[in-house]
Amino acid sequence: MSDLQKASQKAQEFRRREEEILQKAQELFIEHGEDKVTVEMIADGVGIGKGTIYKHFETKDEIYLRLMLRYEDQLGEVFDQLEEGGDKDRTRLAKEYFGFRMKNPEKYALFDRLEHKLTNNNSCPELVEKLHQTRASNLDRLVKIIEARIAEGKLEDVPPRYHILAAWALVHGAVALYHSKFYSEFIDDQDDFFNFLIEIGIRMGNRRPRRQED
Amino acid sequence: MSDLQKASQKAQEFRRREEEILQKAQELFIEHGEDKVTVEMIADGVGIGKGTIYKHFETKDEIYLRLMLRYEDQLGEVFDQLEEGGDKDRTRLAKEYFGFRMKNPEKYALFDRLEHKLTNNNSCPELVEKLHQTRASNLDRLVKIIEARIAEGKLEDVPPRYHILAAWALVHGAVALYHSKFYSEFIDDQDDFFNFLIEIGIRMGNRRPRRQED
Amino acid sequence: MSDLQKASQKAQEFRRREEEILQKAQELFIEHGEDKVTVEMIADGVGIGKGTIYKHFETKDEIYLRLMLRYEDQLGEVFDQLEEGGDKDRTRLAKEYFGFRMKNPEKYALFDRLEHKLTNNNSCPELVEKLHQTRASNLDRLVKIIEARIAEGKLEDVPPRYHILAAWALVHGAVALYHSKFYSEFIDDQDDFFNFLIEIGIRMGNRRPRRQED
Amino acid sequence: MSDLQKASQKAQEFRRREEEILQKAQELFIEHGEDKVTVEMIADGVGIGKGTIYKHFETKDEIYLRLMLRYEDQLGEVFDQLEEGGDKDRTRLAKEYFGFRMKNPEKYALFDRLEHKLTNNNSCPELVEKLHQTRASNLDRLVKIIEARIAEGKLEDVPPRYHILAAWALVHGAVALYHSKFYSEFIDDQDDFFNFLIEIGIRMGNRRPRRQED
DNA sequence: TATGAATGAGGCTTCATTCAT
DNA sequence: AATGAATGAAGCCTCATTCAT
Repeated sequence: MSDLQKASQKAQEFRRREEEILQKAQELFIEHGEDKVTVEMIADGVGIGKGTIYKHFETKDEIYLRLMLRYEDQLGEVFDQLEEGGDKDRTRLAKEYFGFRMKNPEKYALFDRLEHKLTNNNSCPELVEKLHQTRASNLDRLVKIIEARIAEGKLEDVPPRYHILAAWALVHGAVALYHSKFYSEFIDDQDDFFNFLIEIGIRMGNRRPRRQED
Repeated sequence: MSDLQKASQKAQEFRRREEEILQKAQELFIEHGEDKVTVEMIADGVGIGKGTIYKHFETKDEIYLRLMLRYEDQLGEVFDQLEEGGDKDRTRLAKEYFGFRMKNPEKYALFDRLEHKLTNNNSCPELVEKLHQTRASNLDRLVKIIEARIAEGKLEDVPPRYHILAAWALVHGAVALYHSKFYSEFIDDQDDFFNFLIEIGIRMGNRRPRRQED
Repeated sequence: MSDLQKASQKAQEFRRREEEILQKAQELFIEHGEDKVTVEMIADGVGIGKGTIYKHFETKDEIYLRLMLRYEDQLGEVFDQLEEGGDKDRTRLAKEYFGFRMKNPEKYALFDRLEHKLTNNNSCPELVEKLHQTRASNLDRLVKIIEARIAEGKLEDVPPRYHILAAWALVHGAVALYHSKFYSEFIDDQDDFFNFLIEIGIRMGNRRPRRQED
Repeated sequence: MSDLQKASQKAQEFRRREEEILQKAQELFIEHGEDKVTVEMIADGVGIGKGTIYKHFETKDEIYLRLMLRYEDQLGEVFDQLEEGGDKDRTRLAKEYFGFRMKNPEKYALFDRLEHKLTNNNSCPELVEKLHQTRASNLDRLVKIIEARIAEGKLEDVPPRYHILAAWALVHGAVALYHSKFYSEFIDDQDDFFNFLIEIGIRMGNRRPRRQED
């Protein structure tokens, strides 16, 4: 009994440490850029030895990937909440979706860079596979939500993924804007602008009202 | 006289070489990722010695920046054409804008990464300054175009930069989509989808028609 | 009483484990090369924890040495059998001697490498000392056997160790041949060749018959 | 002209340095064991920077291989001399052969270890290929020499490679003896013993005189 | 001006060994 | 006694940059 407890406690401890490493790594990657962050810096940040990192992750690349998986999982939780919420108002979806990513654009930008980095290398193919599965699953759930809206006649009747990806694209771009030193300086009133963007996001897939000029 | 000619010829030669270096660097950066491309690879690609590169650019970072400047200049040329064209149809703008970036999404993604890299370092502040000026100028011209459309009542009356940045964001996102291995596999009929996106892009800033539900 | 039994049982258990470790280590060393085998691999192979290994052996070097001692002891057993057998036929010695080493040339090569490794370091001097004593004793017994043969006039009358070491050398070389990827490919009919070698081995120390050409 | 000279001078300089590196590496490998010699030690030994080594050799393994090739080439030169010498006396071959390897048994032992190391890894397959070709060529030449001796009736009529490999084995073993701390201490009068060995080597492939007991 | 050999700081990773449980 | 997480010294290798020719 005590042995089992001990074992599970140790395992828990181990996981906590893993989470600590990932968290600190993410912070450092965002702050300094992943290329300037050494494994040693992460270890120091967590207050452990360099070698310990390698008990948890085989390579630095694996840290990258695990971070992405973590992010995708968190996204999945957003969807969970959306599904629970029933089909309240139609703005909910977009807002949540926007929100999740725009809440921390630098983080989002990080994952963008990591995606490219890992696509270029061919490291950890199994984890990449898993990542893609998680994504596919997240998308699937989203597709269901969209299909319902289309059935209600509230969204234009195109393949559901079109709506999703268009929203994805807009969010992605908005985040990039937000994150770009140059362009963000160009916007005086960020809140106002982002409301404008959200408006667009919400409207953009709506079933088009008949208009004279059509 | 002959000396002058020689000198100017040499100067020209020097510039051509510089252009060659930049071009080859860009190709290699896109193909392998800028982190995997060494200065030596670029030199070999151009067929010159490594040291020669450093006669043209003080650091590798400067190459990055010069590439970005070059890109921004090319974007300026697109605007030149737009202005020449007068105010033909309103779709023209969006299409050109989309087109320029989506023509080569991998290239666009490269400049995205470079932007981040250079924002993080603080190298070549003068060149960064110059880059921002070029951009500001490009934006200014775009603002003018948009203002005209608003005056015509064809675009919603918000600060012109809102329209611009919204478009920028959508394009940016679309490019990222296009470039993402995972998401692009998710789209069956790319052309169809991108038409959908362009539609959105065009519509997105339109003055909103009065509708019952508003 | 029951305590004593328990204690002795434990002690036995401990020895068995030690033997297990040595055996698995040897297998792994032969298969992958001792430098590629980590202490952890050995532990995993035996199904115990890494720390446990260090209850049995102070360092990895000690494992090396203990393996060599073990090997030398096994060689001693061969001599035991030879002595028991009386002086049957004179080919017996060489054959056994050849046989013991050539039975498993990869193993023999391993001990060769270990010898060098341990000679270079100065680790475990006491164990090295013990190893040398065992060897000396083995040699001594062999010397006796040879002396008898010389007395019988069957072997040339040189210091007995000459015969031994010459045989050792030939065997050593034969094993190396056998084990060398390149040279062993060079031999079509291995059995035939090794018979040739054994012939030589047997003949090589024979008292030289008077011949015309000498 | 001056350019060509310069270029060739540089190239020569480059080669000399390569030779220096190899030579120093070999010395250090013999002295401390190749596993204890770091690339930096070699660089320091030659008086150059660590990075420079990697302009000459892609990996440490390549240094190993290049050393082996070098050794095999030197062996080839011994054969050159043998061939030039015509077929003087039959002892010549064995003596030269013995001599080359026994002149520096520690060096020979080094190459033995390297062979194993490189067989285990799969690095530099092209160089390994080249090494084997050189060896094959060396062996070929040796085969010719042996064939002549057999035709003269001076060596037993078995496939020539048998003679070669038997000699190789004896030499190999003798060298190992010489090099082994333990066994070499066991021999009082080394010269006497090695004469004994050489005798054996010379006799060992001789056509067997008919004897009564056969 | 063009070159490319030389440099060495710095990154990633390995693994024998320790030690608290 | 057994464990295995933690450690950190140490090794290999990369590559932007320098500089003598």
